[in-house]
Amino acid sequence: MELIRKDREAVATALAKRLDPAEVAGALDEIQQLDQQRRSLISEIDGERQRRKAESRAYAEAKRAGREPEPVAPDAGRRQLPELEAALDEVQGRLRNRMAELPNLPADDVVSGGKEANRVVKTFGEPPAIEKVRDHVELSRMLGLVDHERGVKLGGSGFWMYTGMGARLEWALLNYLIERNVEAGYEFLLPPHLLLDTAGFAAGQFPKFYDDVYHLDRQSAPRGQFLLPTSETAILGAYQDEILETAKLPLKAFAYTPCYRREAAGSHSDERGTVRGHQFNKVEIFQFTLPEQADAALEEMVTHAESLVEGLGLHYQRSLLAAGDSSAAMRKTLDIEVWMPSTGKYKEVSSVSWGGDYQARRAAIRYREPGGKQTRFVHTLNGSALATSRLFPAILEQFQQPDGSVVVPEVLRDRLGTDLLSPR
RNA sequence: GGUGGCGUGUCCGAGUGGCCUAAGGAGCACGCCUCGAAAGCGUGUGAGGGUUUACGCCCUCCGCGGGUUCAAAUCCCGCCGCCACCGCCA
Repeated sequence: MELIRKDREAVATALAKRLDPAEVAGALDEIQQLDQQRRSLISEIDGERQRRKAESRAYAEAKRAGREPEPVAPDAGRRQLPELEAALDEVQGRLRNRMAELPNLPADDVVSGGKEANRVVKTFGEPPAIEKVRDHVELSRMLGLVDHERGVKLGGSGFWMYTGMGARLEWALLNYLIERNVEAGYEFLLPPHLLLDTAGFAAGQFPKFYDDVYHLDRQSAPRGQFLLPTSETAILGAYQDEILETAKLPLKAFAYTPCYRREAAGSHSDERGTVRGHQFNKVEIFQFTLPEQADAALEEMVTHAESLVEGLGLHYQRSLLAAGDSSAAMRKTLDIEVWMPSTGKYKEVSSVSWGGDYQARRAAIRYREPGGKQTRFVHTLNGSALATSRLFPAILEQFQQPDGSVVVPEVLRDRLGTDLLSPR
């Protein structure tokens, strides 16, 4: 808000990377007008309250002195107070809603435009040479790793069940990721999977993505709870309304949870198998930092996430997302995309973002200015490290052999007890 | 889920309608004292918001939300949380 008051131009320009300029101007006008109203109402209310307190005190003193106090007559100003307060509530509510609808400001080096404007900024490894490419769905079937039929039988379309060595591969991947994140200095959290709506709002996922997550009905959850779409929501929500100790920043945490999403069930050829579903496993890293630490933290997180992919020996690329293709809550997003031989495309296994103070404002997560007593909002950064439902098919496809067997990445061999998955 | 007790500042803890503009203590910070430290003494010590060039002034917050009253930490109602016991349960 202060930013809009002080430098409306900059806000408008940055937002125009995401929204239509006319729309931005309209929204900002309305916000500034509401802000004006809010402040004048507050002044009025404060003045009235002050008067009222003085009257009460005079009454008390008179009584103490033994005099019969003059009754305080309800006058016009006094009667107005409840009305003013109601008006203020109304204005503040509207202001909050308008503000909540604004997306975050894209960073300076983020360009406008959609997916087509994304830029590949780094590549690791080479696409493996494979003579006759089998896709991961076929490989999974041959190796008995994923049972889609029974998954659907259990959960409906959009669900699968890992079986046998597939379950062990998935679990081995998760353990590999967990260990590496711990080594990188992140604290391991296992949060609830069911969160209150307030947590969804703080993360900036509500109100916009309200319909993309699973909500419990009011009968069983009167307070409003939903299944988390990513553990980012939980990590952020965990620190809601807190003032973090400045000395402990950057605060690094990670969590493993399944992610539950009501994705439009696309049966595109490049989203088959475990690539897109209503439930998938993801390990999420998160940092709360001082504003000046955020740049370095973003780079550290991307590099760390990449090292996880490299550790598995997978070929990938890093992309800087354009404003239109990145989440509205984020200022800058870098994707790590892994090579899928069957489609000849790269598929996101990690999305690392800098949120600025957008989420921290909503969640009221602050730190104390060193030396000063002023509190300021922290910056938040989050990133997948990593999504196993995407790694899994990439491993199968990139490491497949002519006979349909799959070479197990070295770091997983001990965990799986084998260096080769063979057709049964 | 049931019954009972409890929820006050960074922490402990007093406060049952009006000098509560929240006692007292601990912790922390700064200062004095000291060769240095401890002890002692003094001062300060939360959040959000409004207003102001600034010093400052003002408003709100005693788990949360309503109500009663000229006046609420204090009385009433609802909710949430914690503790204990009971029930149920991996």
